[in-house]
Amino acid sequence: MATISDVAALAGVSTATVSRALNGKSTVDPVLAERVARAVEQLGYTPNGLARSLRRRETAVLALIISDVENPFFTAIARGVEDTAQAAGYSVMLCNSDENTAKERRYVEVAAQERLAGVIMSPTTGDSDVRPLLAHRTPIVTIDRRLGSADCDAVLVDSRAAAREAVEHLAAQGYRRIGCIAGPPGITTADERLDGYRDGLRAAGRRYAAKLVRRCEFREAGGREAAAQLLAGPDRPDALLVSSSTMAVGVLQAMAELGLRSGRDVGIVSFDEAPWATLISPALTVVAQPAHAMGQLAARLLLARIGDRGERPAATTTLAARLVVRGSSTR
Amino acid sequence: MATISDVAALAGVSTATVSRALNGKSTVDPVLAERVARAVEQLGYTPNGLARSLRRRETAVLALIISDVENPFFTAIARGVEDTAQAAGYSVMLCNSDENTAKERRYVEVAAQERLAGVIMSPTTGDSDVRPLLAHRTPIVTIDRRLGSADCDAVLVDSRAAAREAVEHLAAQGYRRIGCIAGPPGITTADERLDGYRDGLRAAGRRYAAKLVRRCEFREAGGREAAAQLLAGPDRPDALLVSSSTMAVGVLQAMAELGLRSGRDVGIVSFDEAPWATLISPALTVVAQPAHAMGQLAARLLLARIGDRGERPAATTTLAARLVVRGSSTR
DNA sequence: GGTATGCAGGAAATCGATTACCGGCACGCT
DNA sequence: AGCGTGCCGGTAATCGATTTCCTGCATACC
Repeated sequence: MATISDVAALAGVSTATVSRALNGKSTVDPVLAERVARAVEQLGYTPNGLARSLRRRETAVLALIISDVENPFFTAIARGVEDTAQAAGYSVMLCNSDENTAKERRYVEVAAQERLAGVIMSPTTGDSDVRPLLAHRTPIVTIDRRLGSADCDAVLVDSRAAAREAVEHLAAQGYRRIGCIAGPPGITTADERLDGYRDGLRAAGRRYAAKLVRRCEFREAGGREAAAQLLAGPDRPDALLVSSSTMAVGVLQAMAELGLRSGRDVGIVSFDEAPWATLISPALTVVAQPAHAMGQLAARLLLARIGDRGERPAATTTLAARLVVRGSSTR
Repeated sequence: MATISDVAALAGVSTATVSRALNGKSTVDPVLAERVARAVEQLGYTPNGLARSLRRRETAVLALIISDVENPFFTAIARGVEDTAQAAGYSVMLCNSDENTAKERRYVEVAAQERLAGVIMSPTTGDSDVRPLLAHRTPIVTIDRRLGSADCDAVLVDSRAAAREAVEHLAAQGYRRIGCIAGPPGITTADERLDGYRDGLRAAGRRYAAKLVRRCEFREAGGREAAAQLLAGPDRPDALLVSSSTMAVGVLQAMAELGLRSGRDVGIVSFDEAPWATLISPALTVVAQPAHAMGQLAARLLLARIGDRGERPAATTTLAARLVVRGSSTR
């Protein structure tokens, strides 16, 4: 492979001049610049990004650490991040932590080692270990979930209020035994949605009953099992608040197997908008989160931090979710 | 940040010894190794991956260039790639080309500049420009689509045969005017599925009619518009082969608006399995592609190429798709 | 004409690791 | 005892760029 020295030799100038010509930092005699350009062309020279980053002590790559690349909510975030990062000349390394603390930890280490410019993450637990990043003063923005172990910018959704609103809606529709399928303990959104669920019950004058609640992974299989258990029992819930669209798929499958129809038999509200929400019958009522906007915002915040190296205090931005009422939550 | 020299100084040894101790390449006196370990611990030292990669002339990062992170087919691929890459100690840089030649080109350049270990891509066009990668002898594996402009490993699905089978199935079910919603010209899978559609018509003794075919982007909006056009006309198709699940969402929306029921009014077969396929009524007949396995295989092939630097000739692996018949294609 | 000023471009240091090479020491063999 | 062998670890070269520092030349001003 051609190096900058090869280019310099062919153009009959020093490497310093080649570098200056290519980066346009300082003025270079047009004649020399032209010779350099020709040499670059002729050799098919591509600058070595590693050498550049090493010297400059900076890279143009961000990491995005999420827990499930197959979850549309996270891919919408990824899309938002990628869009704004790309527009600013940054690339994105997408890391799938799989809700696994060890994998997450490994990615945090990689991000630190590769001296990535910044990290956007939705932490697996509130106290995920990000010390390697802190040691390098790598900016971090958390998205969707909080991080208790470090003080950094966060882009969140007011899950608690949204869950409460959803439950109040179900109660207003006349559902009496409202259950909840929540995510695993320790994940901040899972806990907050459960809190919101209780808020909603209280506001509607209903009593909280542990047997109407199940906690499981944010996955189809988890939702399916949880719903099967809840709906098979003798005094089954007549409505469910489901914490993600991936779970909702499982819940709806379980209902189909039991011959239960959403809306009429069991009112359903699920977090996350989904493309298929209006294709099923009745259509699915959802708590729509602004995932794409969250990704864009997180990326903008991160880029700002990368830019100003400054000591602005960490800020938390909380966006509102929107309850979209459809047939699955009305009788 | 602590560097290897700091560690060396604190441990009272040379940087060479620190490097050897950390990489275990050659034997180091256990006493010194212990001192090094302690110094590393004390300083919170993280090796600089850039410096290492520069010197070793290799990185442990792969690029995955796909056209739509929000398309479940591609995320399933991404998942497969990530799983096997991660198991082999590699990280994955996910690049969203958005079916945009310029963005794709930019990512190819970044991959070349950053000296990534290898690239897995589903090219936007058959003649996407990958010269920067070839110049560095960076291994490439294409996935889902072929690349005409370079000779490299490919992991494909026999789209043509699958499309043919789908059309024959529709014909066997008694559908008479079978239409097709195909992807944009130039994308190899789009063209192949259209070819397979014609094969199927021929095998079933039907005549090909251009007015039963629409080509559009692999997106919801494209499918919706195409379906609206096809189904609004006077002699509308009574069945459709749809080239992706993202398009299918749009198609089904258009049908709902027109008051058409799938199966009874219009037989539908769509490419790509989807979690919601069985939630709608009637359930959606699909051509299931082994996306996750494709990703795993592509990653394995790429890692093998990275390993043996050798000149094995490029190989194309073609996997079969599976027609999963459900209610949307039976009367 | 002499000195100050500015600017372009080259030589060499630098980023932070890995590794080729070499010196020194211990051990074994004759 | 003398010499060869092997191992351990230090010195310094190296990866390929950027950037500092400095030299030399041209222009300007007194």
